[in-house]
Amino acid sequence: MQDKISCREVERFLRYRQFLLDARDAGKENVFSHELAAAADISPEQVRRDIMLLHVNGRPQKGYPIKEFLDDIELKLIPRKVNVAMVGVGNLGRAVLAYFTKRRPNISIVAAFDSDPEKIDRVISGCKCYHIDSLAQVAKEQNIVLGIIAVPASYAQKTADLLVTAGVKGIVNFAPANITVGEGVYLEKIDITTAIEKTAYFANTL
Amino acid sequence: MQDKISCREVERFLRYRQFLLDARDAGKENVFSHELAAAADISPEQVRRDIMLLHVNGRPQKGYPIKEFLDDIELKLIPRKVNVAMVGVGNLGRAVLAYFTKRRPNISIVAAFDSDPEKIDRVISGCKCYHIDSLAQVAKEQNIVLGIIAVPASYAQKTADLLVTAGVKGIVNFAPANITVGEGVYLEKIDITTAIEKTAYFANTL
DNA sequence: ACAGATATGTTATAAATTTAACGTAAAAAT
DNA sequence: ATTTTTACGTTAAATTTATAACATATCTGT
Repeated sequence: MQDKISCREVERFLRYRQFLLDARDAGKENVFSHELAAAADISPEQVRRDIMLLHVNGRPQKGYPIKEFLDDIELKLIPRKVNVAMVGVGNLGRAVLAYFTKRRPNISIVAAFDSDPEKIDRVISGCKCYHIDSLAQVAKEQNIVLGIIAVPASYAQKTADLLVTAGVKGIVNFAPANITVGEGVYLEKIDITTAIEKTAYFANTL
Repeated sequence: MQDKISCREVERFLRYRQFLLDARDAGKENVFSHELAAAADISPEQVRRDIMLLHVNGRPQKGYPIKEFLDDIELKLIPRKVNVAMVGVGNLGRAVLAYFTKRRPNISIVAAFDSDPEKIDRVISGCKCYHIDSLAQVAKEQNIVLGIIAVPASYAQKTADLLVTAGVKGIVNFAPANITVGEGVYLEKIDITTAIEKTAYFANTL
């Protein structure tokens, strides 16, 4: 068991996990490497090699026990309790709030922030909306460690700075802008424009 | 010049392009590899190696000419005219419509689709909304080649099937569901849940 | 015109990642 | 019980991807 898990591997494990959760909820008890492979769109060999990083072991003609598998992934890469702030309560912010709420027991979006007075103190998808100026205070009170940026591009960097100042350790940026954060803060970009352009390219060449 | 460009490379070039467009609009004429590197969060060497795939050539102490650089990228991996369908006009669909409109001259979301009668025939961000049942027809009329799925998870696969039937060559899926498409259709997943979980993991270990 | 500085273009090296191959163990069938 | 099948677990090979090193060309300043 190596100690560092690469970005790729983490992503794959999280995908496996989603599939395993669905399979468990559907009443299945075991899963084959080729099933996971199909779901994650990779080869069965890759799946088995990934699984070597865990303790779970499967059996020929039965596959891997889903319950143990999930426990192993959880132990290895699911943090205990993560409180998240959503900054920006426009369409995108509301969309993410709506479908992330209650999706994971360990990760909760506990507060939303906006500058529009109309939105302050409203509750959206079970999440109270505060004024952006109170971010630092609320973040401290609620022990917020992650921030999601869903503001217009022109405010993205400013928002990131606020979040870093408020002490978050990770940021997910949906805004179509290149933001930078200092060392010690992990930044994940969701680049919708690039995703669409990439699709346009490959749809064209494929 | 190799003939196949990997997924990674395409992504980087599109990121470079965004930076170059911004730089050009800011009045700059040349750009250094280390500037691109900082923007894309990679090494300058990587940038220079990527540029070897193009015809543009830079000069010491001046960098690369932005105009030529952009022309080269465009020639190599920007399709002429791409018409896109947005399926699902909830918060997420509206958010993407709002900020993708007019963002790229070559890619246009020309039609939106939903099943809610309230939305039919309305125009949202300059994009007319049709009933989902008329997808195939409208797709043919408007020569739609790409589809964006922004419907609830439970309808995602059905929507993908409709799009494939309607003849699209690429799909961007925002729904939190694992969908499959046949050969000949490129599928790009935007997995928001995984992105947040990944951030939670790395924020924790970092 | 010449020296020095700077950043490119390319080649070589290293690291990471993926693919493949294959022996083995468990279950099922005869 | 023995054979056959299936799919795991691991090791090895190949490919891809990223890093580093360095020679070369261009610009700047004297």
